[in-house]
Amino acid sequence: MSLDHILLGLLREPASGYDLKRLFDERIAHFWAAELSQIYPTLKRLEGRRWIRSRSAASMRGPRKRLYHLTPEGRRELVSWLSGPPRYGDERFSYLAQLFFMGELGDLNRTLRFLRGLREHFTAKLAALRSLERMWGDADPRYPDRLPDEDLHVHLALRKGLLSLEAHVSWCDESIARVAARAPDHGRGRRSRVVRKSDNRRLHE
Amino acid sequence: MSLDHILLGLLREPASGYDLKRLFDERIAHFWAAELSQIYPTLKRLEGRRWIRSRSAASMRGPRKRLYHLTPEGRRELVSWLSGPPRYGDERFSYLAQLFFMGELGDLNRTLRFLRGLREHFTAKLAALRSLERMWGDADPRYPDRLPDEDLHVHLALRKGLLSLEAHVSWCDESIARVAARAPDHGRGRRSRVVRKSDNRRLHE
DNA sequence: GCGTCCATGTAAACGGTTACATGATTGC
DNA sequence: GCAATCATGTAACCGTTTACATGGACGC
Repeated sequence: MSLDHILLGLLREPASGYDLKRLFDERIAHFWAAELSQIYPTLKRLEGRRWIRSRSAASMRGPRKRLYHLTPEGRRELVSWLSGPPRYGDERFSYLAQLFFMGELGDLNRTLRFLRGLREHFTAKLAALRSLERMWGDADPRYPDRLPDEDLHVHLALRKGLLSLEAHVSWCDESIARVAARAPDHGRGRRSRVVRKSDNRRLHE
Repeated sequence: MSLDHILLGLLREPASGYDLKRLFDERIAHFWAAELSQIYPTLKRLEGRRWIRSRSAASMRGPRKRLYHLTPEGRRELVSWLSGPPRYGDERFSYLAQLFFMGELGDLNRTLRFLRGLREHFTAKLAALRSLERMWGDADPRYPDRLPDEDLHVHLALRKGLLSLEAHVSWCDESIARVAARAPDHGRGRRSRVVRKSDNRRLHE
């Protein structure tokens, strides 16, 4: 149950459910996501286990909030999770499943559009991550080589996101080139279309 | 619902639930996984929707099996899924969450062991994918440049797995080097030993 | 006064995992 | 005869998503 432990990790500094959601979106989005509707009940469960405790507190803006903070038991639980072996969940990529079967359509131009869509998506995520890195770098003159050990770990996790996304984009480029070389109109514009014999091979009806 | 559509895609050739499980493990494992206990009820549901139909058939080895095959409606559904936009599910990586908070432990040697564990895991998966690629290449003299368009798509999906895993391993190497440079014993065994840079550079197993 | 953000939740459904159960056939 | 593999399922649970619901505080 990673969400539990991520919340414990984040709660080294007291925070409300709403705060935690913001932390997820700002700092953690590249390897985990959580909705408020999941965060709130989870916090209650963690409090039931005595891993966190809460108190009411004023907000700077808006109504009062419920501030959660870690207990010693919670800290012990966090450490035990961190000390354990790496947890791999099996990765599922719907878009690869689509690509895998896309030969069915018998339309390379469609594949090309699909791949360009992927590339756009990945470059956008990459840009977001890079700007996150830049913000961090600007705020801390020690970034990245002289960061304290603790922040080094955060940096490594971020690097994983960057390298992964760069690889995603490279793969898109490689794939687009490969498909474009075969596509009748080299994947450009909708004009200059040559009739191929493979036109018969389509599956739809 | 990707599993539904993956099953439709695989059922271009008639197959039983058990057959489909083997296909998942053999050809699809790098972007999707499914258990038999999920496959069987899903097949029933798909049959309820008239996207597939089944008949009983003899097996080469073992008891009789229930062979499923695609209906025209199922084929239409498959095509509509393939024609739609790429489906991104948000990716979650527990091991990155662990790394992110691992500064808590204040023990770089532990981080180092963790990263080496990751590297081992990824190289093993990479080796498996490479052997899958090799098997494919050996079986088809057209591989990879003169593959028919349909198989090209399968190849592209496989390439994504390869490039991704290579990036994962590179990231591990980079991270290990960075942490080892700070760790009290250079991250080598119990005796302190100097790290040569050539130690990191092997990616190929 | 109205919209936006702050803040906290509940309920139903969904997709997937784990554990359990059963039995046929084949090869040794 | 026994183990391994082939084959098909059910039940309980878990983590997550989607939709719904409510209301306070602040800025314009």
